[in-house]
Amino acid sequence: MAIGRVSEWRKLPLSLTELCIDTTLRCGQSFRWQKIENEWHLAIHGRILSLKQDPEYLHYKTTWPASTGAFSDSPKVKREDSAEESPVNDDTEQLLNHYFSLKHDAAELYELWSLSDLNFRKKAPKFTGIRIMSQDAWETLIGFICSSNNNISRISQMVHKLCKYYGPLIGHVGEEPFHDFPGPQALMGKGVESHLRELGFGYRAKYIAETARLVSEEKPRGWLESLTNPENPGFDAEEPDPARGRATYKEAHEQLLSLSGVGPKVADCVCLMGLGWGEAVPVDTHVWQIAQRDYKFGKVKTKTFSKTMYDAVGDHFRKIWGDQAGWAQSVLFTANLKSFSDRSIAKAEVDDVKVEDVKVKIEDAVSDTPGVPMPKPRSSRKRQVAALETVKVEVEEVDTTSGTVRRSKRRKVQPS
DNA sequence: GATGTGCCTGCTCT
DNA sequence: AAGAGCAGGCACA
Repeated sequence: MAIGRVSEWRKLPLSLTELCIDTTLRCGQSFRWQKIENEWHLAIHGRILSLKQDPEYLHYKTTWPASTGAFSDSPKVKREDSAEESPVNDDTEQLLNHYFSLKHDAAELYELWSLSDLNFRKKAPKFTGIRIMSQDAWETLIGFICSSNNNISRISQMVHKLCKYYGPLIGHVGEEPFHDFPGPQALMGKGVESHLRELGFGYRAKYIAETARLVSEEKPRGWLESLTNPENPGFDAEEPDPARGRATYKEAHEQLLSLSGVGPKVADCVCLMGLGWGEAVPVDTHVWQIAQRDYKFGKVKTKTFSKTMYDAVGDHFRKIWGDQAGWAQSVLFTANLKSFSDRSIAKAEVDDVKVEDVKVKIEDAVSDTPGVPMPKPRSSRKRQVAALETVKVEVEEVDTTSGTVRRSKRRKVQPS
């Protein structure tokens, strides 16, 4: 295999508070980044982008493919025919600026959210440097169709299979091949659904094939991209078509629901991470837990997680966090992830206040919510996390009057 | 309109 | 050791 051109390592001054790639690349936004020997790699926009970080700089390197052929899904790769391309033509720095939305000051926003929300103020300090990544809309769409009833590790495996079997090969890192994400056309074929089932996609196989067909054949050309936030255009965006008008967040959300396998949560993931709508707040089971536990949702009226509640939770977060609410949500989401719970525990040890005091309250409040899977603390480790999570409860004054609410026994969902 | 249930798979915990 | 429970939901009745 021929080796493509590799740039030198270059660097951007960027503190770990502004961006922490070890957190951001693992927190369930993108499923394709691979860490190899302390460097992160991703095939994107027809190149392999490599990242590493120290406290002062983000270091980046680009590996271009050896040949210009076979870029069905990346027609915009900028390459000269000459053997050497001057680094001047390399747009990787712009790509990074766009991908991590570096025009925003994370510290400033965290401060803002902390001022308006005590719970955020309590949680966020251990989770600085998280940013929303601006990813390709199509990739985000398919990635999050895969995410239903699923976990990050398995979603990543599935997305890698999509790239391996249907995406263009960009190059290698060591022995590891890197494929870009396949376009809609590539996933539309006749045998795709059954092949994906064989590969372990389950019922999502149908959603992917169907959505690929819809986007590629039913929708007008450029439809998905037209839903992009005009104030936040994509990296390689064409000039917006003035005849089409400027989409709003609500319109984009609604349009996405017409696809197969796309409900409100997936639509919001695509809005937030693929279409640049910072106010989109994807409410999944974790965020619903957070909303109940820390923001007093579902305690009085509706206990089940209906569409109405979905909208109410999003609206509430938009109210307290503003036009980048999805970003703030992502910080709390990450703080709530099991895979990052070690940091929460460290935090609990630091913040040792009255944990025993409130512990009973929170477990009481959390234990009784039908309709949404509510994992009970199973290990002492988990229990520690639960205890930690009570800390901010005293700040938010969780509603402990739930005794007045009828306590039906939680019905277990029994698959026949 | 709201609510309940089935769905693929792989892993953990009992 | 086998089997229930669960994991970043959606479609359909």
